[in-house]
Amino acid sequence: MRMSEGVEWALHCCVDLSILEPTQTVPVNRLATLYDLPPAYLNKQLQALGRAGILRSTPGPRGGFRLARPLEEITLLDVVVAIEGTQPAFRCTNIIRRGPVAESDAEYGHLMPCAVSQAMRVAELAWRRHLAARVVADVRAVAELRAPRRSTMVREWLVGKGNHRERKRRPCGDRG
Amino acid sequence: MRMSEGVEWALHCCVDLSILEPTQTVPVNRLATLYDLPPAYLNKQLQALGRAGILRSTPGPRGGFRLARPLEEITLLDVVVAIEGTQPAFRCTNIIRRGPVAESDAEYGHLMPCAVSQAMRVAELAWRRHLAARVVADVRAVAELRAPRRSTMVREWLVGKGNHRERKRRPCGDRG
DNA sequence: GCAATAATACTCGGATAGAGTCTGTCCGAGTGTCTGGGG
DNA sequence: CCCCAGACACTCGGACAGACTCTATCCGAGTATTATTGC
Repeated sequence: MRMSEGVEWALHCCVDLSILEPTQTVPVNRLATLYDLPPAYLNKQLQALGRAGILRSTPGPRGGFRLARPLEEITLLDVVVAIEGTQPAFRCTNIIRRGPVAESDAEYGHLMPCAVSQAMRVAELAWRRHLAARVVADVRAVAELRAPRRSTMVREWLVGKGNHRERKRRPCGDRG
Repeated sequence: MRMSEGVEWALHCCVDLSILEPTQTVPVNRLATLYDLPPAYLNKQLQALGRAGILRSTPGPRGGFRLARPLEEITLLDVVVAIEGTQPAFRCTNIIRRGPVAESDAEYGHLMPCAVSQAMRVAELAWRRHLAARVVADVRAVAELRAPRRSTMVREWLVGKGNHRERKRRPCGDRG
């Protein structure tokens, strides 16, 4: 059982986007460079976050991704569900309903899960409950306690490296 | 993220083996028939349980699998770990240590997990804690409350259908 | 009738293919920006 | 100088291959049973 790598990527990206102004967008290429990730694949993950209403994207030049709502309103579960989907890890295939001593529907209804399924689901629910109780802002707070200077460095790197075009903007006095 | 189907199979098989006498063995073929499962693949799963010390196997005729210890001493986590392995679902790939603003080792040591990894691991630990708090005997208790007659039916089916050979044993009076 | 022996059939156990999902990549649709020309 | 039109470059978005894990299967090693043979 392995969680998609995209969850880690998505969480870090959300934290970094929260450092900037709420209206500022960052193209996926910049985020990919920040973490040395394959840009197209990271784009795929951020698309999923967009579909889930966590990020909002704008096409065209000066476009990119930005948070759709404050970091305090994004739970870890929101991100996990956006990347992994809603299906639970443990999926009962109802083997108890098969074979020579199959549980008949008369004993109890179709929709009632078996004891095994119920126990596994309770444990998984505890996991999801923990994920839902933590917002990404908490993660950012811990991260800033760890490395206070990182926020500034990331912000400056994200906005500083030519987010507004410098292509044709020659240095002052170079205009001839 | 998807948990192996073998976990469901293994849990049901443990419950069923606990119905019989502790010394009685059941071949995998019988258990596979009981749930209409591929026998060789179920065998693979039960092998994993054997390696984990949950089941004990005996080869040869009259052989098969039996519980290695009472059902009260087998936690759900034991079974999950036996099938799925010990690695966590969320695996930090340390992307924060990469790229232009990578966290330097000087900030904090190599072994210290990042805030994202820590948060995810705490949630997963809660899940494992719940799994470790429930033993398979609890699951069996719930199952028997649900379908009280099933235990008897399963026991009779497991031991009754020629567990001792009837191949050459003709009916009484047929010998002459 | 009894014991020893060889054959037998049954069991697990690990090594070997196939399917599905996760990972990674590519190109196209859409949009804001920049350049050039005209009024 | 200001306005407009066209071309451009940049962005996301979904469609397309490759890698890895899960699923499923097969055959071999080992053992208790069973039939046979000799005493």
